[in-house]
Amino acid sequence: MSETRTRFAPSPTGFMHVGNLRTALYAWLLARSENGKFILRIEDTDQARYVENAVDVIYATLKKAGLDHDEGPDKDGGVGPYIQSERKNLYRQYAEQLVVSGDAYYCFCDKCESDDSEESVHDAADVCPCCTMDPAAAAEKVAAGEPHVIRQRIDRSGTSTFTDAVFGEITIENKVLDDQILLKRDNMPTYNFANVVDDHLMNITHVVRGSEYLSSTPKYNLLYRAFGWDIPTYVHLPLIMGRDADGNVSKLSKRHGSVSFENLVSEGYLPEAIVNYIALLGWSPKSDREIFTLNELAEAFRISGLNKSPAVFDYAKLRWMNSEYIKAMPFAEFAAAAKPFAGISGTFLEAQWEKIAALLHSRVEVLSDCAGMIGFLQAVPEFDLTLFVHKKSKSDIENTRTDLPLIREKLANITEWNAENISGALSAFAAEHEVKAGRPMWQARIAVSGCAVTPGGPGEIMEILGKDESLKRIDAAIARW
RNA sequence: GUCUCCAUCGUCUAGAGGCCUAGGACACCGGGUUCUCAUCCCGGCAACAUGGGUUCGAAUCCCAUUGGAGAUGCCA
Repeated sequence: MSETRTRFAPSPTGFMHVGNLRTALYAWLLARSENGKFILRIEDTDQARYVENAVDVIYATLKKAGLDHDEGPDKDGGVGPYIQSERKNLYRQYAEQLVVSGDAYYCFCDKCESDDSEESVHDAADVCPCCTMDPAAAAEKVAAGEPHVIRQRIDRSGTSTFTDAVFGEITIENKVLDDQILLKRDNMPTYNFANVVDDHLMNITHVVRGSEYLSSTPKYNLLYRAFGWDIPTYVHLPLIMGRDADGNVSKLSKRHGSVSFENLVSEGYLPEAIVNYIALLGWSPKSDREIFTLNELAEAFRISGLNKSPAVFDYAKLRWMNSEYIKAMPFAEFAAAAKPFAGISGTFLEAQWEKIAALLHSRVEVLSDCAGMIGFLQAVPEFDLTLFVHKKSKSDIENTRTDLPLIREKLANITEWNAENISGALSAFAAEHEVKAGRPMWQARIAVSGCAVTPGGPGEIMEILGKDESLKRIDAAIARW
């Protein structure tokens, strides 16, 4: 029984799509759940899409997500290099081996000849004319330096069947297969070819990838067979979808919202919450449990829990899960994580951050909510006097006009300015005037905040604002009558 | 167009012939607690796409239809 080896093979495009991250996660979980190895391989065969520092983004993302790899460009396991562009010569060598065996051929056609309709592609007549070229003549052209690609020669008769660990047995007719390009004009391999070669050379036992590769899998198998290699276990994953404006769904992409790990994190989603959420998109622990640490996921992970149908990415549920993680954070940790999102650095509020954070902790779902919730602390927004009207606490514009100066008086007499005493003063006012405590509470809170909804009540808010500022705000409100 | 795959509440899902008057979670709607809001607690709404089979019995098996998605790149 050989050791389970899975790999994550991202392209360095500069950002990590959550669908991609989920693929990495499942590959990692599979390896960890079976005490195997998780390998990182960089697929940079498309030179046109090369992005500076993109590999760093990959490292950073995996690290933040907690997906540690056992082998990779920075961790040699003996089957490297782990960056495809550094393996360039290897692919040529293997491709030429297939040319010799007759399983591939040189093609000298111009790039992109059939740009017309989509229908001719699988026509039997659509085979490349180069496939019948005399091998010796073709080799001569290659030797002469003529631009060319190497194509896989596919026998279009019969059917191909393979088994996927998630989708089961799949059979297709070979006539729908095309002579795909293995080696590009620039001497780089295509994804389709490099994958087969590398997965074999790196002893990958389980190929975990999105189901968009399901229909090209037979072509990979033909390649494995031509080389005489064992076919790995395929684990195709259901796609992650986004909701389109027209109500339909399609592969999750930028138009659906933030889809990269970095964006989500910068918006205030916690890496742990993102990982937890995407783990449940297409996989189920078969129980009612939803909150898992990474290690708990690895423990619970089974291929049999993988789903076949596409899953729609639901930002609302991610939000909820993020809020669960935030609430579960130790307070000090939350305060530290939320501070950059509060927008108070350099203001008088910075010194009050601990108190502010305490109010925010149970109310923030995504860290970026912070700034909006406490904006009123910096400056009272323009507000209409009708805000003083509140049925439940029996507050209205008229009684506020008479109450506010008296409330101010009461507050001004407080010697030790803290939430408890402020609330106490307001309650005392209510008792003296035989009204519900809610009335002065509402009146005072609106006067100092200008907001119908605030995190925390008048006592907490005024404590943070300080006595001077609080009284100043009440004076400003009084002046409006 | 062709090929492949998929199909349980709006969303993520449990369910692998009787345990299902279909369970959980998010969202939504009520109620309670609370100095507004949030937290917390309680409750509610809401689904087996359709039609045929198979079977004593089907959400679960088979077929068809419909719907959706993916593939069909010298992208990955």
